[in-house]
Amino acid sequence: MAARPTLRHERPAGSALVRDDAKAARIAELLKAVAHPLRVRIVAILCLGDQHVNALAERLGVPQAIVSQQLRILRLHDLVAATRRDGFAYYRLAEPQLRSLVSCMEKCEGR
Amino acid sequence: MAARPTLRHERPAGSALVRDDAKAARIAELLKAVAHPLRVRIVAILCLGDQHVNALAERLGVPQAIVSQQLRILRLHDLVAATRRDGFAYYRLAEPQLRSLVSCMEKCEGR
DNA sequence: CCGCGATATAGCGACGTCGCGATGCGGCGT
DNA sequence: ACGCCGCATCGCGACGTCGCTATATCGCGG
Repeated sequence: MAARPTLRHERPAGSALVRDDAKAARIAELLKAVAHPLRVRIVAILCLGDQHVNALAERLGVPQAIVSQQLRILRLHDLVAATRRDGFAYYRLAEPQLRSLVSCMEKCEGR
Repeated sequence: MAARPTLRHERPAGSALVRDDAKAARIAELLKAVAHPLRVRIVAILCLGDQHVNALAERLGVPQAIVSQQLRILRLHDLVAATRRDGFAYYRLAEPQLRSLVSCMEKCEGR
């Protein structure tokens, strides 16, 4: 039963989110954690591969402390995780759902 | 052509969000506007069809004032719009991208 | 042992959203 | 004319995040 390849129609089926308020809460938390311009970009970058803090800060053009703070928020929600190596803190995505979300956002075209 | 069924691979292609901070900001705003358990559910419901305030309040099991306030927030971000008819205020989705977001969230399985 | 690069955190004031209760307001039926 | 219904808004205190600066931590080479 696995693979029904996502029928074009895709009955909204509707109500997973409607009835299950627990799921809605989880989703909302996920969204809230990413809902910040910097965090969106950070997640998008990490989507392409691990990076250490300074690299992120430089690439984003913002001071290191800011990046670190946003990373903390992402960390608190278990969306990213850090690994120390060579004196650098390499961050990586820890929540697979983020990838689908990002790819959804990438497409979602900006008018 | 329509249907390239979303190749499993789906190169994130990457950098639309990474370089374009304006787009990141727009996305972030969109996410922030929905990032609340109640608003997630409201949007999910409206995705299935228009509804008036009381119907939403009852279906969600929360007082009307709360629903109205959340609707106001969604309205301020132009995510929903209201139409008065028969003395009721029927709300509908005003931002097409919400549909993709919702269907993304619906699938996005809850662990 | 000391300094330095790489990160993390504390403190600040400002702001927006949260839930809630109460109140404002417009339209319709009697 | 009046009151009720459907909806919106206000005011409250509480809380979290915002950007920013300054400081704390940690590991390593000299």
